[in-house]
Amino acid sequence: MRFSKFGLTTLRDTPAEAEIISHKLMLRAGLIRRLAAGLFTWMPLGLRVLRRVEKIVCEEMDRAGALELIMPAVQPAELWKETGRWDKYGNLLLRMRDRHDRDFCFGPTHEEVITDIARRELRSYKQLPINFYQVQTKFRDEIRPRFGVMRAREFIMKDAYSFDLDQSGLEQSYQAMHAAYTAIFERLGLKFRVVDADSGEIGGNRSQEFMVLADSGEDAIAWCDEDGYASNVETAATVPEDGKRAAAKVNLEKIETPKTKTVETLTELLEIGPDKILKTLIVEGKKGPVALVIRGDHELNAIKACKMPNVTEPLTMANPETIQEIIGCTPGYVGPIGLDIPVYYDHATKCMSDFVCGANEFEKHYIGVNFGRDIKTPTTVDLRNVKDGDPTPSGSGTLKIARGIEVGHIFQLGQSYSEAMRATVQDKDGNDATLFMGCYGIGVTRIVGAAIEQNHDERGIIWPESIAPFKVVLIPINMHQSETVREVATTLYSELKAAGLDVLLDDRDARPGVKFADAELIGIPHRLVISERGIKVGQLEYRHRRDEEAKMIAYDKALQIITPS
RNA sequence: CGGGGCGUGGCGCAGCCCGGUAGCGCGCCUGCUUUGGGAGCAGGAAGUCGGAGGUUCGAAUCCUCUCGCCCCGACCA
Repeated sequence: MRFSKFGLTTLRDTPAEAEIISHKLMLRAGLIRRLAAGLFTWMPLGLRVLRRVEKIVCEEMDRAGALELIMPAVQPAELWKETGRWDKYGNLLLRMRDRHDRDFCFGPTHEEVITDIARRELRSYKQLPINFYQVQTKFRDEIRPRFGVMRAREFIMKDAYSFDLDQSGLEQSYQAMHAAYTAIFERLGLKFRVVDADSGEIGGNRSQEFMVLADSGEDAIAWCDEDGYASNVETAATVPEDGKRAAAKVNLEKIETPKTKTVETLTELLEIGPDKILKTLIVEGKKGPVALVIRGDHELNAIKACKMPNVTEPLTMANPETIQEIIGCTPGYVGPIGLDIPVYYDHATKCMSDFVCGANEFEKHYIGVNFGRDIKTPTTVDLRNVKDGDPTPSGSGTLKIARGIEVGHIFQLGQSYSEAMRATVQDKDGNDATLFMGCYGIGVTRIVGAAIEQNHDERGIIWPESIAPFKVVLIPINMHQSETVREVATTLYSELKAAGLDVLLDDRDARPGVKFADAELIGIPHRLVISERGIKVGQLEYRHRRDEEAKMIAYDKALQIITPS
């Protein structure tokens, strides 16, 4: 491709709309342009990357025996009503009506459609196992689209659905997808981890996420190299403390604590650590508010909290008016002593002694609180997020915390959809057997953003070779003045193309600095500079995007340095 | 949805408080010079000041409403 024919405009200034680095670079490098919130056009340069990602994904899916198809993006409401998700999915579902006033939605996912296909097409266990996949545009009306293509409303997803006769078949299909996904992310050249995950909205049993490691990631993951444990922090279990509680040393006392409604201000006022404070959070419950009690230095885990009986899903903090009404104080001064609502204690509170908690009175706290003496010794549950240094569930290792971008998610759905939609086949004995389903997603567009988050420097993008829009960029110096440079550059361009490489020839009548800056911004892995002074000695200048320095190479070495054997 | 902020040539911004000729940098077009790290000079094109209504002799500026976008909190590929 000749740069002058490629219609690429790069931006020197970052548009104000972008926050994270990948979004900024994608706009500046001309990969995408925004149309509306969460809607993007993939420009020619960006599309090249997207296609490379898709190709790798499809190749590995095919290799794993999955069958590609394409389902409609628009789906009738009836299917969604069959599974109950027409109501459950909420505002994330973009609904629409056709001219006959029939309800439809723009598909955010395709379990219903594929299950409909399965119940029509699959009749015998002999057709199993089978796995269908598609690469398709989805729409989820996100509450807050942000970070460019990382959380767009319209996005491209590869979704696959497996059907098996029984659980053990499902497990095999699931493992096959696990292996395929691992191969995909390795080929993409990304640093990633597979973690245990919450199955969330889609439902089902086992589920794992493929996380690209990046500081800007929206998810926190906990892992341990010693015992191989890895989980999304959302689902990482804490280990109940077995340590003994220290004996009470001081008496219970109610003290004035003006303007200390946070753990932080309380630690300053009392000059104690946050681990000596009991934090009591009031959330909405099915039969009135519920109290969740954790240590002051810990964070509540919403998913775990929702699993408590009575607690409403999604987790909603009680509003201050409710707290005032039920407890008689404002948030920040709530404590478990004398509290007349259901209370759940986190495991870590069990070993606390001589601690501080709210007194259920405005600007008052108790100090010197002890279980057994001042409050009943609680039974404890898992309520908090794990943190760096916590023991792993096996007890043999220590957790580390990192941030990740969820680019893939695999689920064992089991029979929930097939039961709701009566998707069965006949088994060996001629009986109807409800299918076991798995579903497997990859955020194709998101991968492009994630790859940039993980591979960039102050000058721009540094594409992994496997997804770079061009393998090599040719920069002729003063091509428009020098006949020699022009000839060498065009010849080299033809030769590299003939060798099957994707090559970008920067034939613009621009100063070298402009060309260098653009080549670095758009992140082409290999750069060759053609100049008069190099030609005189039969050499080219070569530099990899990751190299510090350029080096001179013989003209005929160009091809082999770019495609190492 | 709640809270905060922003809408002024393609991009980044100033001007608004205190109403009176719409401005700067980058980019774009033409010409000349220049040519190994985002060139110089000269000339030029391009803006319903997000939209509607109002106040006023006069509104980018003040008031009301509205739309859009971004950021912070509960979802997910």
